[in-house]
Amino acid sequence: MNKRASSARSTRHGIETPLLTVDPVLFTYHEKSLKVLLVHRSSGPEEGRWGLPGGIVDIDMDDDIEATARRKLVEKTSVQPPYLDQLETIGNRARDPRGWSVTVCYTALIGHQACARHVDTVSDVRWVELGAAGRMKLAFDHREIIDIARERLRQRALYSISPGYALDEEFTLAELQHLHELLIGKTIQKRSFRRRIEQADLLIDTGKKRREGGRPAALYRLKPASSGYRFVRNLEAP
Amino acid sequence: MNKRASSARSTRHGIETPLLTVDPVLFTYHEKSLKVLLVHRSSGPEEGRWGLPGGIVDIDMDDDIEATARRKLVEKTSVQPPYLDQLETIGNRARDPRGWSVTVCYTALIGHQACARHVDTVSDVRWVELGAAGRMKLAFDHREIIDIARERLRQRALYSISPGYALDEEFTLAELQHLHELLIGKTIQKRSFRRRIEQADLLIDTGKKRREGGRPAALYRLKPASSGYRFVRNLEAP
DNA sequence: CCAATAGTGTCTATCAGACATTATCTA
DNA sequence: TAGATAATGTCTGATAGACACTATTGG
Repeated sequence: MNKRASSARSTRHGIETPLLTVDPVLFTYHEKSLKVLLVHRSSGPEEGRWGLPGGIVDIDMDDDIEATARRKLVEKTSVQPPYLDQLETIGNRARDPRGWSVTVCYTALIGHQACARHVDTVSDVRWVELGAAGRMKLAFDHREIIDIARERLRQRALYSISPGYALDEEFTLAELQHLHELLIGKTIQKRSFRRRIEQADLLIDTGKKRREGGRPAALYRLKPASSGYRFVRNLEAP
Repeated sequence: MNKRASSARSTRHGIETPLLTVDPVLFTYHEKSLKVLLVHRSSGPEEGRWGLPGGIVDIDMDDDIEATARRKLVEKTSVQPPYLDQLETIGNRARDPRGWSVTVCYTALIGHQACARHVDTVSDVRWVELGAAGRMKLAFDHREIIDIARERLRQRALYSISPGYALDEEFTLAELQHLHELLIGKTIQKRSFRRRIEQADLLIDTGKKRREGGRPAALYRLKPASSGYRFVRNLEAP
C-alpha cells in the first residue's frame, strides 16, 4: 500500500488513526443579524485564514468530546455557551491537505452580551455576520460546516425555540420572533408566534419592560426545559 | 501527566489520537417486530459478547467515514442498506476499558428479505428482536447506542416515512402503519396515516396486490425522494 | 352467508395564517 | 395629539383524531 501524505497518527499496534478535532459553530444574534464566531489562524495549517474556534481533542485534558468543544469555546470567549448540540461528524481524506482527518462539529449559541467584552478585547477572535462569512475564504471545509449548522438551526426554528439561546438572557418576543424570521427566511405572523409560545409555556415573564419607541415590551427569559421542547406542528417553511 | 492504559495511538508529532470506530445500528422489520443486527465477537476486546456490526476506520480503504459504515455492513450482510443516516458520535475515556475511544454511529435500515439468506447462513451474525437485545449484556456501550438510534427512529416516525426503508421493497400500507405504531408506541388512526401519505405523494402504487385473509392489499414502493420528506405536522406522541 | 382485512366518508378539534383592532409608551 | 411599537380578537383553512361505514377477498 502506498504511503500517503497524511495527518494520521501511527502506532506500534499497526493501526493508524486520523487526526481528531472538534469544530463548534458558535452563533449569536446582534443588531438584527446572525453572527458566527471566527478565529484567525496565525500558525499551523491554513495559516492566515479565518476558521472555526475548534481544536484537537486532547485525551489527557478532555473527558469526552463535548468537553473539547466546551474547552475551545471557553478559550476563545471566556464563557460557557448555554446551548451546545452535536451537529455532524465529517471525516475523509480530502478535507485537510495533510490527509485523512475527522472533525466532530457542534452548534453552539450564546447571547451577545455574555461574551462581547472578551471578544472585543482580542484581535484574533471576531463575530462575523453570516453573509460576510459566506463570502470569505475560510480554513478547511469550515464554510460548509457553517452552512450545515445554519440549516440545522433553520429547522430548529420551525419547531422549537432553541434559537432563543442566541439572545441575551432577557429578551422581548419581538426579538425572538425576528431571530426566527431571519433563520426561516420569511416573516412570521405575530399572532401565530406568540400563541404557540404561550401555550407551550416555554418562557418566564420577568415582569420587567424594555422601552424604545412605542409601547414598552415585556422581557422574558427561557425556561430551563425549553430547549428540548418540540412543537407538534411546524411553522411553514419559506 | 500520568500514563493511562489507553487504546490511543501515539505519534512522532506528539499528538495522541484515540481509536476511531464506526458503529452502525441496522434495523429491519420482520414478523411484526423490530430487529437489530448483532455480531458475535469471537476475538479482541469484549470477546464472547454480542455487539454492533462496527469496526475501525481504515484510512487506506475508506474515503470517508460513511464508507467505513457501508463496508462493515456489506461485510456482515453482503448488501448495501438503502438507508444510512449519521446518528451521533460518542467519544470519551470510559466507554472502552482500553482507554479513550471514539465511535461514529449510524442508523441503517434494510428490508428483511434483502439480507435474510446471507444472515441465516452465518452463525456469528443475527437479527435480534429489540426487546431481547435490551436484555442482553452487549459489548461496550452498544446497548445505549441502540437506545439512541431507536429514539431517533421514533422521532422520524412522527414526521417522516423513512422507517419504511426497514420494509421489503414492496409493502402494504398496513405494514408501514404497524411499523410506525411499533416505533411510536401507540396506535395510529388508519385514516390519518393514509391521508398524509397520499397527500405527500411519497409512494408508488405497484399495481400489484397481496392477498392474505381478507381483501387484497395494494403493494407500494418508496419513491426515491421520500426519505427527505418532512410532514409539517407531526403525529401525536404517545 | 360469515369472517377478515382493505379502504373511504365525514365530523370534530386544534392550531397556523391573515389581518384588523386595541393598548401603552414618547415627543 | 401623532407616531411608534406591543399585545389581542377573531375569522379562515389545513390537517390529525375518532369512528362508522363500504369494498373485496376466501371459505
